[in-house]
Amino acid sequence: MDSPSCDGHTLTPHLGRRFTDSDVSAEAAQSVSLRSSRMECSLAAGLEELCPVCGDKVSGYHYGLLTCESCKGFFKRTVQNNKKYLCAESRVCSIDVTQRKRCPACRFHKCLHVGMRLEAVRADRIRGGRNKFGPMYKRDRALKQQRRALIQAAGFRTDSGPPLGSTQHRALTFTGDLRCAPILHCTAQHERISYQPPSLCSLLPPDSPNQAQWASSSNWTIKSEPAISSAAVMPSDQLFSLSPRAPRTPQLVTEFVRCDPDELQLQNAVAARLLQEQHGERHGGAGTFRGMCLMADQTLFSIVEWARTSIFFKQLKVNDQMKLLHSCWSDLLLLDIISRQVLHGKEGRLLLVTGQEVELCDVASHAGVTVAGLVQRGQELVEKLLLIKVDRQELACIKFIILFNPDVKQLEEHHFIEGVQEQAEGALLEYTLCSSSHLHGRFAHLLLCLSELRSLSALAEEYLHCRHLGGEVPGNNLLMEMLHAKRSWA
DNA sequence: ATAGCCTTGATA
DNA sequence: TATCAAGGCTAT
Repeated sequence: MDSPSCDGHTLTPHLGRRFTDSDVSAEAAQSVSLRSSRMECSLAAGLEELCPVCGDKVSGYHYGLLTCESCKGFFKRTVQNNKKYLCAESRVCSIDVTQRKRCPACRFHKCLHVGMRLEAVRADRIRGGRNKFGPMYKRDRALKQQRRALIQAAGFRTDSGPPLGSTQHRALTFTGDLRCAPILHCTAQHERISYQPPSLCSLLPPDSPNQAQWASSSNWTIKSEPAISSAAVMPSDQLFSLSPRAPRTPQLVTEFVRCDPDELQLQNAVAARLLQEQHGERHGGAGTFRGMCLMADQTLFSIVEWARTSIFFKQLKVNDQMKLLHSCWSDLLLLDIISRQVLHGKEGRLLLVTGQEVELCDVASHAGVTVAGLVQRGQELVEKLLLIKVDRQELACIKFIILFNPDVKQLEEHHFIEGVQEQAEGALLEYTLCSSSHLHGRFAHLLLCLSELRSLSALAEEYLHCRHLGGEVPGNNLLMEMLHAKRSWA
């Protein structure tokens, strides 16, 4: 694997920047009266599942995963009859329970994207029996069961626990190990700033002798060998923070939040760096496509830096670190933008990583049909998250769930990575059950939003690749490395 | 064409 | 033998 641009770790010592996100596409915060029907659907408990395609009630495992009856039927009809659909819009239609009939093309695309399996539809149409996915379904059930047991073992009740929404806008606490280091490594030559973009490989530190050590400040133990269902196990007395300010917040959630960079410092760093990058260049302003690419590139640096200094990730070998980042960069990039709108954004405006604000109507009017569609769906996602009042704790968990993806191929430390993801999911589930007794199914709603986020980021990536083929994306940067890396081993 | 309900049959 | 994910049927 490995990026072809991996040429050593020479730039590693310089990388002390700490900030996060921004992006290429867009979305915005706009408080709109969302359909309340979905929120009202009485899910019996936080563990109830929603169809990852449309959000309807799940009826069982169908073609590889838990879906509703209608998407099961739709997928079957489409595959059996070899149907070809065409999207009348720009192939980025939003699919939910009320709109799923409107665009079969995008619905089928989403079916595939969330993981429905073509090969589970039988060519011979023979009924009954089981297929090869049986063991997979069983393992999935066992995992869900184990998470339930984990929560019960922690002795927590679903009908208790104060809401934590009040902490939503509290400033992040800085931690000592996030160094504030030189932002730029530019060499001025003949009035022009020449910046040598480091490759991802060089951003990540070389494997260090002590990397096998666990995070020094914590007691987390993720077993790297597969225990029962390879789940990571944490003693139940460590599950919740004892802090009086955040009662019954799982300690791991607190740890995840602590890894997040500070928004203000991030703004300053990215803005300063963009200024340097754009020096001497024309057509690089924030309003241009090229400007957006530069901003996305800078955000990627911050994401790499966040990952590099984060709990669990810093313990991985560089090869696995690179594989994980190559796999999920666009999800993290989009989540960064979405999070910014949800936590800090204003209605009708797009808040950039630099702190600048753009009118959403301006974005829509200047964009092509594809970008406008992406922006629209991004907005809808922001609205959904605002409606359920997602908070920083939950977003921090989601970042780790995205990063520690055990489905990435050829991971050396697969079991460890799987264990971390399970821990992160478990922590999020516990947190949602503790903090939102008023809203059943919050966890499932968050996972549904994650599914939508992944779907959107895949579309944005496709779009970016098209623009790249047209020679419109500035090259020789981290953004391009990511774009190529994923495609080279996908 | 959709989606809720029905029938089937290999596997645990 | 019970389970449950396949495919089938049919009112809308």
